[in-house]
Amino acid sequence: MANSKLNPNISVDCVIFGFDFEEVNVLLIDRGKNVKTPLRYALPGDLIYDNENLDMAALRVLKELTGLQNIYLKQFKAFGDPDRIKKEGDQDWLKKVRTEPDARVITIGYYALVQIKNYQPRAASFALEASWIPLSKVKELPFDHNDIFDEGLKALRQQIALRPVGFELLPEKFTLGQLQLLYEMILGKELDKRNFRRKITNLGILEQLDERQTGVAHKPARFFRFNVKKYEELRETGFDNFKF
Amino acid sequence: MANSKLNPNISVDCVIFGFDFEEVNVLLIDRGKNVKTPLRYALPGDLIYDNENLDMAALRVLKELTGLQNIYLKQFKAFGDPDRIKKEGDQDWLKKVRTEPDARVITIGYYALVQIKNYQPRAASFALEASWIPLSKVKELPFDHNDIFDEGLKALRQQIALRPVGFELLPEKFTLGQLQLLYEMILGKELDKRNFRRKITNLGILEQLDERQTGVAHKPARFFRFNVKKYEELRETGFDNFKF
DNA sequence: CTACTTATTGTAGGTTTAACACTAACTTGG
DNA sequence: CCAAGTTAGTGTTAAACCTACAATAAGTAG
Repeated sequence: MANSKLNPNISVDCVIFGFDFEEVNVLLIDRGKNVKTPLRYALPGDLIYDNENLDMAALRVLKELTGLQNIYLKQFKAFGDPDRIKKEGDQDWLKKVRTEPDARVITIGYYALVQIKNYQPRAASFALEASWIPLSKVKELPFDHNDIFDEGLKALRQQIALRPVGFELLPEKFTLGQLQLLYEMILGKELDKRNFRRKITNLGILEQLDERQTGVAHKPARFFRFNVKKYEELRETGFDNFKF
Repeated sequence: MANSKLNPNISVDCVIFGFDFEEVNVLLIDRGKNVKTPLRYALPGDLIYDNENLDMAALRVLKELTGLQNIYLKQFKAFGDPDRIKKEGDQDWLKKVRTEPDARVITIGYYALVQIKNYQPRAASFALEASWIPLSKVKELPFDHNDIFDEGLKALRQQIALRPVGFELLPEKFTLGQLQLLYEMILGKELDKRNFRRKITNLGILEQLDERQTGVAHKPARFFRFNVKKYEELRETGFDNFKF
């Protein structure tokens, strides 16, 4: 980022959710073996540049870590505890990577949704690797990343009741079963199949295709795709309620 | 704030809504006559100290400007356009009040609700006065304060559908008509009286008192008060929907 | 060809919603 | 004192929506 410098006081952190038809995962970066074990993995995030806005910074960090662009990325909360980066282990690490390791840092949390299969890991500056961790297996994280993760998940669950979510997490053609599974994974509970189908189709954002699944050991399901125009409309305006 | 300094890069801005049974107002500070006219009034906000968290900073700024404490104060969004403080008039002003007027500043937006009658203006460092401006009369504001104001109002309107709002805006005893008026002012539209009463009483946060209005030129209304315990419960958990 | 798996569809009962109008009780002003 | 004006207070109906629930269809695997 030419002609600009990192602002030592402001960062963004991304809670990137990925779906693989098995589980919902969150993307954590591996900061290397010399960071002591439980705190080796962290949410991807970094300081912002002085000439980029917050959304751009989040997109940049995400791009640096995942190569992904043009995805659903939403600011959900700012975190500003003065002690959020003061734990001993965290300080050790900051001394290695930051020019001003003691500076007060507030961070802006963003969440994003991506398809795991489209994701190609690419090592960023201080990340040796990025890995998908199932939501249920997320353990202790450095800084206040557990807070940020919890709040990001909460925000996602709230959003899903107000706006359509899923475009980014599903392939272009998908079945209603897959869409329902996604909702169940995000919400962490089972949904009634008939009620789910009625509600989701009534939104008018799905287009039924003539095509069907092949090679599955059961009745093949129809494929659907999102009507991008209506999907984006609803994303703007939201709907009253899509509660289960 | 002893042992600490202002962080030149991080501020909070408060969108404080006040109700007086006539209109919903927003609290703006007057920065004085030598700030050119349309941009003389601004949202109350200031840089944070390095040893306070964001919520504390917002409370402090609010207290400095209004004397109010323990009120419903909610973070709603971070604003981080790199040019948000770069307009010419804004720069002139910053040069007077900031030690680092050119520093990149992001701001965290909070909104709050207060009763106008409880508010005693008290001049803060750079505010000569604070005044209540009806929502409909808010004109051009400095920096990105119009954005912040719009987003704050949007956040309030969204919240009102999910959580009980009004405790802070109404006297201890109030009538259902007053409560409805408040909702109408915030939502900017008229509501059906019978439907409103049914829904709001079904929430179980209201207690009917034996007392009635006196001295009004019409059938005197019963007074109600909030059941503080249930009110706080619902504020935590929210309700599914309270939509009109 | 049997067992297994997931897809697909409708209904009935309860709840919530929106729309809608009249009488009650007070003050004010003539 | 009474007429006009004002807000308080109340119930019903039809439509929409929600929940709970089960049987048949169409493929693969063995």
